Amino acid sequence: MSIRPRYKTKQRDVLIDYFKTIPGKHVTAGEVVNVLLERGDGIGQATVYRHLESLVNEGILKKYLIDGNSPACFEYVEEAEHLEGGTCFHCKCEKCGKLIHVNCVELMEIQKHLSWHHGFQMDPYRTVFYGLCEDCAKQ
Amino acid sequence: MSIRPRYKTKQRDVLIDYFKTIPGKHVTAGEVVNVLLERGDGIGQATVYRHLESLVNEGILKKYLIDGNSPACFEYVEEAEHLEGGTCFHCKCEKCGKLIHVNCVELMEIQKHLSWHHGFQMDPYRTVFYGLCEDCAKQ
DNA sequence: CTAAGTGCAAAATGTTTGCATACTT
DNA sequence: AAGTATGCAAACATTTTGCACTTAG
Repeated sequence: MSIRPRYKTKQRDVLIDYFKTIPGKHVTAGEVVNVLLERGDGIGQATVYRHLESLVNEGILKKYLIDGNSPACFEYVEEAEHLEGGTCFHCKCEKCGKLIHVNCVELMEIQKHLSWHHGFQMDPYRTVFYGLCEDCAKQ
Repeated sequence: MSIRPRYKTKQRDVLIDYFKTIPGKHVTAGEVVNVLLERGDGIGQATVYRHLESLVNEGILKKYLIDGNSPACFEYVEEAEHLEGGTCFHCKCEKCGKLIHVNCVELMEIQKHLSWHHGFQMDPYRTVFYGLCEDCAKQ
């Protein structure tokens, strides 16, 4: 499977449906494989990886890198979040996994800045700020 | 080698010296191994990994996690940078994969902003701006 | 019928570990 | 001498790929 899926398959549906049952939660590819296996909807791991990649490209899932040597995490992107499009930025807490949505003009500035001074067209939908949320930073 | 080195060894010096010759540049563990090998200062890869880890813990190197499936990058932290907590941001082109290194005060502002107004402690070493580089954006 | 998707097992990656040997202090 | 560091090779974990087979359109 390349960037976009052309065929609607059972495996793809199972995957998307699974993610919809765990909104706001992020899971690793391996976890997905296992959960589906235990549920009886086993899908080959290659297929899982292939779909995860394209679902991320389609913007249906978000891929997070919690820490260098841990497996990547995937999370369902809800429709509401989807619609906010270019104006909404995301901050992800690396500790508790909380996802903070920031809709803020100041942040739009950096987009302009990157474009103006560095010729870089930043895509706010793909870009996630990683760090620590207020609560976790206190500890 | 655990968190801190106890002995001063040739390998450790070679590593640190190498990083000092490439200020502002970041390299992967594998690249370090190869460069040193070709230079005739070959160091076992296990040793390289062990040192990189402790050098990061000591604050002598910075570790960047550019993206999930790429190797981690390491960069020498210069003394000056050390003091001012200098920061480098990364922009990754989603099309050609180019990684742009941005060291810019303006971008520091968003860090302050996120902290100030949103209570979010952004980690610039893990945050990558995704989008299109100048060349790819033209097309 | 054809292009795309699936799944297995194998390969590729990047990183870590076990252990005998060598080096620092 | 005692405690570390080294380096090789093997182990690991995650992700990707080759390929024959199946399925969707």
